[in-house]
Amino acid sequence: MGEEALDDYDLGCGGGDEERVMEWEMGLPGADELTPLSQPLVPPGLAAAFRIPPEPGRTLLDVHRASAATVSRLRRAGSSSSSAVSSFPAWSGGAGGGGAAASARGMMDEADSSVGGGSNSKRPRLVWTPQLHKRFVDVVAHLGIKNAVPKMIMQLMNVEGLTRENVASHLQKYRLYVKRMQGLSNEGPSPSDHIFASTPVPHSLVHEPQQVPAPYYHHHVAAAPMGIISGHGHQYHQNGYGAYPQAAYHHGHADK
DNA sequence: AGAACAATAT
DNA sequence: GATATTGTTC
Repeated sequence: MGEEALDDYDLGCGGGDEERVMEWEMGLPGADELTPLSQPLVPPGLAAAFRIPPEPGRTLLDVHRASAATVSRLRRAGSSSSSAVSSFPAWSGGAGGGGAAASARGMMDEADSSVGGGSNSKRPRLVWTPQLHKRFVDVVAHLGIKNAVPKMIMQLMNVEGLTRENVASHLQKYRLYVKRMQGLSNEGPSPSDHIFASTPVPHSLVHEPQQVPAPYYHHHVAAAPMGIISGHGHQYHQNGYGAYPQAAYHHGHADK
C-alpha cells in the first residue's frame, strides 16, 4: 500500500483551517536562519552600491501583524467553498504598488491583442535567493541525482509561481557546478559561485546513486507555500517578512 | 503531447 | 553572469 504519488500534498481536502495554519507554522525557519529585526535585510554596503533606499524599520509589532494577516488569509482560503490552493501572491508586483499580481501558474489568459504598446508586463525573472536555492538543493538531494528532474523538483519544492522552466534552467547550471566541483577534488567554491556557494553540495549528490525507484517515500512534506519575491530587470525588491518554510524533509537514511 | 536536456539568447 | 528561451531528442 502506499503507492501514492508524490503529488498529493495539497492540504486541505478536509477543510482544516487549523491544519493549514499548523503546516504553515511548522514550515517556518528557525530563529538562526532569520535575519534579526535589528539588522537590515540588505547589507548597508550593498544597499549603497545599488542605491537602495533605506528599509523601513520593522518592529516586533509589524511582524505580529504580518503573521496575523497570514493566518487569517490561510483560514479564509480554507473555509472558502472552493478549494483553490493559492494563498499568496507569488510575484510581488511593482515597486510602487502594484498590486494585482496575476495569478501564478496555471492560467494565463491572454492573448490577444493589445499589442501595441506593451502594456503587457512580462513575468519578472526569478531570483534564486539562498533560501530558494536551499530548498532546491534539499529536494535534489532527497531525490538523488538520477530522479531529480525539473518537474519533480518543482513539485516537491512547492513554491508558488515557480515554473518547470525556472527549475530546469537552474538545474542545468547546478549540474555543471556539481560536476566542476567534483573535478577539482578539494577546493572550496570559487567566490564567483555566489548562490551555489551558499549551500554546500550534499554528499548524496556526489557519491551514492541513491536508489529510489518508485514513489516510495511517504514523508509528510510540510511545505507551506513559499512565495517568490522578485524584482524587475535590475531592481531588487522588497522582501516581505521572510517567513519561508524550512524544508522539512527528513533526510536520513534508510530505506533501501 | 510533453518532459528532459543541451545549446543558445537576452 | 544569471535566467530565459529555443531546439532536439526521448
